[in-house]
Amino acid sequence: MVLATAPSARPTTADAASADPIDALLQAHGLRRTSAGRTVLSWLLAHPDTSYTHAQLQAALHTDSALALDRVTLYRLIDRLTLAGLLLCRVDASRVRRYQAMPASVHALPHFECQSCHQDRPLAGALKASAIDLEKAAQTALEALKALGYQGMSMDFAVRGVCADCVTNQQALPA
Amino acid sequence: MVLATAPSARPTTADAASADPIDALLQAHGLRRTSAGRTVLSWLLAHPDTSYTHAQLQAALHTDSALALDRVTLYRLIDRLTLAGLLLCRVDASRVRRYQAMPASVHALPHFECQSCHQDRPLAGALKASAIDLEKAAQTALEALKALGYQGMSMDFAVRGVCADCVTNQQALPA
DNA sequence: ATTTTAACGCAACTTTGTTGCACTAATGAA
DNA sequence: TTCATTAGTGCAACAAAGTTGCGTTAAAAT
Repeated sequence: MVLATAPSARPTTADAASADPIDALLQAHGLRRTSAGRTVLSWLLAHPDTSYTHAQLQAALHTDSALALDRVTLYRLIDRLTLAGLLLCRVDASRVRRYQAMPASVHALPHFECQSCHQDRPLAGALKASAIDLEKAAQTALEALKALGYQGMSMDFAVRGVCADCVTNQQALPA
Repeated sequence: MVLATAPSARPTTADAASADPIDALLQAHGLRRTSAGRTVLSWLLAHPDTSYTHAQLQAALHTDSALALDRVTLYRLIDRLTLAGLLLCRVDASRVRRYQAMPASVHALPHFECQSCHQDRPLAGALKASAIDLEKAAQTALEALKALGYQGMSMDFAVRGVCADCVTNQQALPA
């Protein structure tokens, strides 16, 4: 789980930063190469395609990297990384923010959010087919936005409603 | 702005509820026909295709309908209406819930959420075209879900990233 | 080596939403 | 109509997620 961050020689000169890809990323986006920044970014890059709550991230960093970051510091660090386009942030069905390393290839990943139990499940099976068409169509939109100067783009397709389970549990009432 | 809710005779018998469409809706979904419920539902139905924060809704009801609802009561009322499939809820880019009357026709309404300024703008112009394809593709998914017993469905297509304005403001730093 | 300023940590605060409990009023039955 | 039942209301206290201010530490620039 722990990503080795080349703990050997830590260069102080600016140009030598390109030795470590993490440092290079931070520097390229105008961020300082602090141990907190390095650890958070490398940890998220080591766990791609999964998004983490602020609290989850704080706990994971503490366990995996023995990094006990202050709550506020982590909030601000995450903000900086997100603003720089290094992280992707989305708000889940329970209205908490989830962060992940910005994926290289952007895809829509359709999911269903239940308005009752607030579960968030990926659309599977027969729905995958329409998802592919959907993504294809959306790529056009993305290209247009990039041309306008937008950065760090990601797509998200959500279907909201009440899932079958909740419907049956609810409709037991007006019997 | 104020929707007249037929303040004349308020029937106490169950069958007479169908006189008022609002009352009929409430009753059909197993909810009691209280003044709060009537006012909130009719107000939201009178303002379709727009979503309101809890706070906005509370303020609007107070101003327009002279209804001073308790904060908690409104939360619970909204929950009930949403669970019944009468309201649609989505979490906006600033992680606050927004409610609106459940639209009759379900469409995707693509929008862009900026991760920096948290503005949420509809995708317009050339992007409308891809939106149409997108919606077409997604209808298949919706039908499948309905067949599985899902209720009160709505689609949402979001593109996230940093908008052109925020990109330029941000990139002024590492000058 | 020294200065500058981004980044960090602590404490206090705000916003958004929830839980418990007593009370009121809509509903259905007598 | 009257009465019992229970959904719905209101108040108070609580909780989670996030923000602001400010003094301190440590990268980066000089």
